[in-house]
Amino acid sequence: MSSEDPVDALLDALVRTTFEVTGVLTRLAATHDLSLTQVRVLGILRDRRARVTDLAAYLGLDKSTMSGLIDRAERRGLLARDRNPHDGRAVDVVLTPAGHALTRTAFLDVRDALTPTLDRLPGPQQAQLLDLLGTLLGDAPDGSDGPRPT
Amino acid sequence: MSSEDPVDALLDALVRTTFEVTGVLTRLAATHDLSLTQVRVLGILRDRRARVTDLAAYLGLDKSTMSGLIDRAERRGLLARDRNPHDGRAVDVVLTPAGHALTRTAFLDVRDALTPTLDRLPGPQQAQLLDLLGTLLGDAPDGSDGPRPT
DNA sequence: CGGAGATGGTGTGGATTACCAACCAATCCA
DNA sequence: TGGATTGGTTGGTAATCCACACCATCTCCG
Repeated sequence: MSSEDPVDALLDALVRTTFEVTGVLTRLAATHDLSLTQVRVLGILRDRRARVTDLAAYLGLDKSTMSGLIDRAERRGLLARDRNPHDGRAVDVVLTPAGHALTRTAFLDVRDALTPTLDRLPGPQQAQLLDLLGTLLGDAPDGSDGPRPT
Repeated sequence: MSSEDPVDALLDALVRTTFEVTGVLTRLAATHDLSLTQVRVLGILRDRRARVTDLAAYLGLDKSTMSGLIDRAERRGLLARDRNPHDGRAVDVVLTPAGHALTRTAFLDVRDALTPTLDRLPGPQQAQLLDLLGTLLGDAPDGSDGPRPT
């Protein structure tokens, strides 16, 4: 515990931070009756339309899972299916106005929820952290999770 | 996008890192036919026994959810229920030898999977990151997630 | 062309995860 | 002792997720 490999210590801190943030996001999402995955879908669609398969790829989910996820969100009026003009097979998914509204407030909530924690760091260290995380995400060789998976 | 509030940029990086790490962990867990939650349970039990309610509290889950989770893991021979010597109501959960073995290899996998990414940072910056994350986790006011929720 | 194969989505079935509410059993305390 | 609290389990329901089978639409090559 006290005499720990520094790599392990960093690993532990990273994983712990991950769980911490995930917990915050999950609780926040639940506030709006959303799952974390649904929030991610909304986040992706915030500023673009996307096809079902692309969404599934971004999130690392099966197509059929995406289909169901979209079904439920569509039933709630948060997003809509639209025919892709270039490919008759493809289905574009877009946010409805209600979806946009919910997405906006949800993201403000995230900001409000995490800012106090981030403010535990003085400004210069925030910049430092941003820089370090940027490097980690940089051109992460394994993931290629697609653009802005938030 | 390019002209983004610095706070938002950090928020984005933090959330993205979270999803990235979660993705890695989830895929790794799936390798061993485990869910991320199950891995977390194993991680908690790595070096101690714990009662059902405590586990649920650590993970932010309902007692009944924990009960089912334990059921399935027990059926797989990964852990066992044991009577708590001090409280007749309580049920202690402990890893079986098989559970310990699986936990060990799973954690080596995590190490192997994340180390290359961490090595994108030179040593001193790793120390810096550890320090920054430590501050964030520090005495995080909102969560109080319990000891070593990994 | 035209048909074989690839690609995009949907639907079904089953396991897991998760919640809530209801319920026993053991403990606490007044 | 007896009521309230705490610890776990059970049952019911919904969401999530995968694997598999299936249909529709491309794509490409012969």
